[in-house]
Formats: sequence, C-alpha cells, structure tokens
Amino acid sequence: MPEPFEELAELDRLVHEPARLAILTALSACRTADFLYLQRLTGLSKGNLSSHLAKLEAAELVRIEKEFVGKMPSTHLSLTRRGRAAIERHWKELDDLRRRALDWQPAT
Amino acid sequence: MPEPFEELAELDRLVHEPARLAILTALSACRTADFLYLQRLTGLSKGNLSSHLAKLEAAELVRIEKEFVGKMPSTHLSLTRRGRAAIERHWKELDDLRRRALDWQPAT
DNA sequence: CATTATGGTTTGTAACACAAACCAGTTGGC
DNA sequence: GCCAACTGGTTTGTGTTACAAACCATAATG
Repeated sequence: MPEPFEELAELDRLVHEPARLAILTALSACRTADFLYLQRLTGLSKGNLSSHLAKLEAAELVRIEKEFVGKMPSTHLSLTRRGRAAIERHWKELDDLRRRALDWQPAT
Repeated sequence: MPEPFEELAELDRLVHEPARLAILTALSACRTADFLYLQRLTGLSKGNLSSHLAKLEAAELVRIEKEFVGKMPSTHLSLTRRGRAAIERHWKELDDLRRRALDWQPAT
C-alpha cells in the first residue's frame, strides 16, 4: 500500500478545486439545475460559474444545454455519467485517504 | 442552515490545496519530520515542498526549525497548534459538508 | 582538487481563479 | 415608439499560484 499522503498530493485538481467541488456536488444532489439556480446554490459569481462550467464541460464531466423557456434563454446543466462517477469517486477517495492517514504508522 | 454547496465553494484554499493537504495531514500523523522524510511521504519535488512549507509557515500553520545534525543541515518540521487545529477542522468540515450534501433536499 | 552527494532555496513560467466589463434580447414606463 | 432597466449569461483583464528547473553552499569521495 502506497502512502496516503502521496495520493493526497496527487488529487485531481479539476474536481478538487472548491468552486468545482461545489458545482459537481450540487449537480449530484440536484440531478438537474439551470444556471441561475446553480449560482444561488453555490454562491459563485456569474463569470466565475460560467468559466468553471466551461472547464467541466471540456472535461466532459458536465453537460450544458442552452434552451429557451418561453422567450428567455435558460442554460440547463447536468452531470454526465463520467461526471457523476468522478464526483462520487472523489468523495470516496477523500474519505478513504483520511482514514488511512489516521491509521498510518511510521513503520513503513 | 446555509447551503452546503456554498460552503464548499468557500473552502480555505491554503489548507485544501492537494500538496498542502498532504503536508499538513502527514505532519499531523507524524507529529515530527525532517524535510527529506516529508518529501518521501508526500512525493513532492524539493522545490515544490519548500515553497509550500514557506507558505504554511507564513500562515503560522507549520514550524520550520533548521538544525545541524553532525555537520549536515536538517530542517525539522512540525505543526503549530493553529496548524493542527486547521487540518483537523478541515477534514471535519469536508466530512460534514459531504453528509449535508447527501441529505440535501431541493425544498429550500 | 575535481567530482559527486546532501539539503535545500530561488527563479521563471504557464495555468488559474476571479470579478469587472460587456453583450444580446426583453420587459416596463411614459 | 423609445429609453431605461432587467435577465441570462460570456469574454476580457489581471494578480496569484503551483510547479520544476536551475541554482547554491557545504561535505564526503576518489
């Protein structure tokens, strides 16, 4: 078993970064959200949310669908299958690494 | 109760960043380490470890003591009281936020 | 007295997070 | 009809950051 600390240092920053962790976790809980609702949930500024979403879409973790509701635009957001797997795996990995760090003994 | 997602987005990046999370968690498990031992535990490059430590020292989370063992220099590292509190709090906060996100219902 | 090893620090740079400025369409006041 | 203000975002500009490569000082080695 490799050191848990080494794995901590290698955590995927695409998912781990606070704003994106919030976005992915929120979408995981919501299953569906539009842009402004997600903005309220996460407390991010519009610009910031927009660019994080673009990054997550480029990595194929989030699906961005622009629709019109009546005549107003509305951007519909959801996790891709990869996105859902990634956020679930990340939380499990954090939990796992924390436990392993607590159990860890210098004797390696 | 505020949204857990908003708090996720506001996580303290000083502690949350993967390399520093590894450093603080390792020092928390070790209670004591020298520079090279910590480098092996975390797998970080020397330069990277050095600059992260400098940042943690500036924030008074880590204590850096340069000694001589025989004639060779050796940098002794440990958490300050604030550092220990910060890393423990951070892990608890992550755990707490994850649970709240899982329990979360759209009805707010 | 070169060379190599030890134990780090400093420097350079590409990427990043963020808010401010912007933009296109829409509704409301008059 | 026309100007203002609002909605729903995107693009731009900028200071910060994470990282490795280059560097530095001292010490043991051939």
